[in-house]
Amino acid sequence: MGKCEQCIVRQFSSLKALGKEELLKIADCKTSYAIKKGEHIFEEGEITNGIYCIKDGVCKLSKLSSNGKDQIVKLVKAGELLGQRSIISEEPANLSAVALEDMEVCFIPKNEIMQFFNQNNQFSMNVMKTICGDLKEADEHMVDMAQKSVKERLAGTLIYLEETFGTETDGTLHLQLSREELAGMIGTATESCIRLLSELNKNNLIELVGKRIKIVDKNKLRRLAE
Amino acid sequence: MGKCEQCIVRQFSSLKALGKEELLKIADCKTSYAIKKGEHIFEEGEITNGIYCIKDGVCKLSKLSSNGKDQIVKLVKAGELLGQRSIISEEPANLSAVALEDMEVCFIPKNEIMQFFNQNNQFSMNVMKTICGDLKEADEHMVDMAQKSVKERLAGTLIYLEETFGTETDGTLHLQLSREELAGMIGTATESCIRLLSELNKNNLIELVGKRIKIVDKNKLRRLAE
DNA sequence: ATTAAAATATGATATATGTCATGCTTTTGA
DNA sequence: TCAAAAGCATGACATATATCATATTTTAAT
Repeated sequence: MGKCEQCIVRQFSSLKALGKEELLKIADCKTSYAIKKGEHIFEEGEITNGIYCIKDGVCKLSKLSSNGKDQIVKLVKAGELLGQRSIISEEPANLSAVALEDMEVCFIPKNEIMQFFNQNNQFSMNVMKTICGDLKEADEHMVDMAQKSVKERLAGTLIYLEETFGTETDGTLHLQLSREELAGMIGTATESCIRLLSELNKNNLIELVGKRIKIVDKNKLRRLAE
Repeated sequence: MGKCEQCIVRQFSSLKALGKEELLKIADCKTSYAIKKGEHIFEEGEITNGIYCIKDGVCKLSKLSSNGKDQIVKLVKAGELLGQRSIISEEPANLSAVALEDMEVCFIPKNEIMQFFNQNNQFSMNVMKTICGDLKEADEHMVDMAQKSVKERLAGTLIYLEETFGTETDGTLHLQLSREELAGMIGTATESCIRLLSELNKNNLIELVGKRIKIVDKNKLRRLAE
């Protein structure tokens, strides 16, 4: 079992506020999991009883809408924590978490985390700041959904994907999303998403390399996203 | 200047965790304001330097979209706090707060609040739970915006308005929103909102009493909202 | 009280987007 | 290696919603 003290990921998350003994405590009670692409970490409605620290990989947080479509609410990557909200609210998970790549995650039981909340003020403050950041993002996201066109949202999402997850050596987006998943992020029908990608391709804003996507004219794309 | 200890509102907000001395401290440094309908409490981008406790009235939190329309993100009423996110994130306000009715609010300076965060764990936890609740709501709201039709959102919003703010003796919604504001909550054009209200009126789900709205068939409306 | 301004309402029309159908391509698994 | 399935792509069409125009009603101001 790995030592949390030496985990590279530690310094990026709220966990950076934890002291030596606290890290040893976690190392002792945590469980590490390897999660394959497509597998879920937890599902909407599930009682989670702890939080996950992502050591490697990316996952999507999504919610099933009443029309049967899966809306992707957020992507979460290495260095971030998962499932804090449910633990703090003492509620079942509001979203499902599914791996978009092979992942490594560590599960830390609720009891342990709650102790840190009580003892370590800096840790509480870090988590609180993260959640406040999530809230701000969610509000902005909501406004975009309500006020922007699908094309604008697609453009914005492509830029986000490049800036957050980077590109391969050939310039295509590193993170591989299916057209259906991309549509799920944007909040549109898969066919509409595909059609608009074709259009952006024709207009030379992006290039479609098989199912991979390459941003060709980032400035135009950014202007399109507003 | 009123004593916070006796303020009816105290027990409903995160402030209920504060002890006698802490309340005296607040009472000493707070500033009370009377805010008239239509006036703003703070605006998007403004540095707030404290939080507001709403003693009476309701306000809207909204964000200006790039298309020039004002999207209403949330309504906040008596007993709730305003502006916590900005203080915790140490950022300017992300949303504008405008009174929908005449209001009474108390401003509590940042310094004071930050002390409570450091000293009173229960208070921190209360605020954190509130923000987690806001985040959950925002996520759900986002999914609705992305996946539901305008009619479904309108139906849902009308039910929300009745259940949250109640009705007058004649059964019309207590909270008076202009059609433009209602459209701003739903995320649609004012004309579309008006048109759909007319339709619901014709189908006897609601009744339009001047500009006031009365829910006639709540069950049908609820089924419409899904 | 009278006029101006704002809010509400409705029609006509354009357009973005969803839905259904179908063919092609890639991936998967036996 | 082949068949089946899944994913991608595109056309045809339906429809929800935005936009622009204009009339009516309500509210505010002089």
